[in-house]
Amino acid sequence: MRQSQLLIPTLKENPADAEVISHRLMLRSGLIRQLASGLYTWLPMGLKVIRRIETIVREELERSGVQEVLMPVVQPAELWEETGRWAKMGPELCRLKDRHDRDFCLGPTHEEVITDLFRREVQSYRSLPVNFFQIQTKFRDEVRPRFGVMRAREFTMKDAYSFHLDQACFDATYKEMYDCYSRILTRMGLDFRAVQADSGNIGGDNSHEFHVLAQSGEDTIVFASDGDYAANLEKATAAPPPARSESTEALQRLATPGVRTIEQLVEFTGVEAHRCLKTLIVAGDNGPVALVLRGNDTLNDIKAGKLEGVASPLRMATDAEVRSAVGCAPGSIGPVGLKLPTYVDHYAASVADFVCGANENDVHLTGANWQRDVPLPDASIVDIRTAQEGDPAPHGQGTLRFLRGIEVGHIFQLDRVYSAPMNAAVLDPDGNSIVTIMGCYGMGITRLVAAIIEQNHDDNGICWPEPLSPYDVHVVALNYERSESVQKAANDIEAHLTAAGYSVLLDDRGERPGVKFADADLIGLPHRITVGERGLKEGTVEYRKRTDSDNRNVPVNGVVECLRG
RNA sequence: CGGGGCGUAGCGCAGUCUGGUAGCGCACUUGACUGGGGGUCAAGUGGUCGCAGGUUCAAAUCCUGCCGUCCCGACCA
Repeated sequence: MRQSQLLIPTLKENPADAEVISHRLMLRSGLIRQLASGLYTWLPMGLKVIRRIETIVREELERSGVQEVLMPVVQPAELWEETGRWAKMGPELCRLKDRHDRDFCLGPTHEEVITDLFRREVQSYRSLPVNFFQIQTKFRDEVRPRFGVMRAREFTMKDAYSFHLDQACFDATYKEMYDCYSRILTRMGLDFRAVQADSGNIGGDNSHEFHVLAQSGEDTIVFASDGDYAANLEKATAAPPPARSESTEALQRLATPGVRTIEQLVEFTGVEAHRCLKTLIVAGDNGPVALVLRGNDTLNDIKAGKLEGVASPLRMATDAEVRSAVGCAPGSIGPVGLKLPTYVDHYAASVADFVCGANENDVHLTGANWQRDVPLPDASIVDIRTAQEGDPAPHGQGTLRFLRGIEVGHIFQLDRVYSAPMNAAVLDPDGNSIVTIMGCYGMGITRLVAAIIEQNHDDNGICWPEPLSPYDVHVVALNYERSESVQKAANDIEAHLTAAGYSVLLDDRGERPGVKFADADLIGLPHRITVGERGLKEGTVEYRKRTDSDNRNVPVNGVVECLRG
């Protein structure tokens, strides 16, 4: 392809609106242009990358026995009403009406549509298991689109859905998909981690996210220093704390005027934060609920939101609610004598002789102890703290370490959440109607483009991994327009490379060499062949890998061999 | 949705405080020179100053409202 004929609008300067490196480079190298917040046009080079990603994804999914379909973007409200999501989904579900005033939405996901397809077309256990995928546009009216295509409102997703008669069958497919995702990301040359994840409001223990490691990642992922434990921070848990030691202090009241925060309490009492317990009041299904944590811990609201009786999503009680429920202001609350349903974090439960609020303004208790001063039923001990770096890892696997990651894939068990209300059932061998178990497997195609760039760039631009590059080879012809020898040599090389199966971008523009080199680095094709009169006199051209810093002279007719070697 | 920025030529910005001819760099067009890491000179093209209303002899500039967009906190591929 002639570069002079391609729309590759490179930018010399960083666009003011782009913050993260991948977003900047995608704009600067002419991969995308923004249309509106969270909406992007993919230019020729960007689309090439998407196509190559899709090819890898397709090949591996088909290898895993998943069959491709394509469902509509626009979906009728009736299906969403069947599962209750028409009412449950907030404004992120973009709703619209057709000319007959019927309700539709832009699909943010396709569980309803695929389940509807399945129940209409599949009736026998003999057809199971079955797994469908599509690569298709999704629309989610995100609260805050950001970082370019990393979190866009309209984006391309590969989503797959499987149907099973029983759990064992599902487990096998889940494992297959886990391996499939690992193969896909490995083929792309990405440094990634599969981590245990929170499964959102779906439930079920089977849930893994696939994260591409990058500083700009929106998620914190936690892994064990000496083992294979890895989880999203939302889900991560530390090893249980050591058993509580014996109480040694007597319970005492302590006037603490003006002390509201743990920091102030530590300052005032001289007791370390991990022995000062904080009590948070959150909204519950039947009135407020108290949550007790160590002073040096922070609440994990995902974990807390799942507790029985606690409102989900989690909401902190207002000052007024706290006053009427506890009788004092936030800052002086404590578990002793508290007349509210109470959950105690397992680390807080392991503390003896602790300091806490006395449920009376400006008063705290010291030397407080579980069981002696306040009951601690086993059922109230839960894990609601956010794991900290350095915590002991579960199963004795060393300590917990943190990394940042970009979530590019998520696989999980849907169980019968959709199949039951929509009655996606088949007949088993005995003629019984069995509601199927479903699995769901997502991968963000357009987000992958950004993630790949986050991991493959340098100060000068993108460094495309070979399997994903928009073109394989960049032939940079210097003085192409005016030098017949350069023109002929460049054209010949392009022809030879093409015949050998390489895709070629030939820079035939009338730009000066400096401009061409700068653009070549920015665009970042993995291989660059520089054709100039200087070398041609010696019968050579120059080869340079994008990630190398030096050129290598190769004979004009030895370019294909050079790339193969 | 709460907090904070920003909207002036395709891109990056100055001008706004203190109202008075709409500017700079890059890009783009033409010509000349140049020709291996974003070159030089010359001449050009391109702007309802986000939108609407108001104040004023006069508004990019002051006032009001709205819109767009980005960043920081609750959702998700």
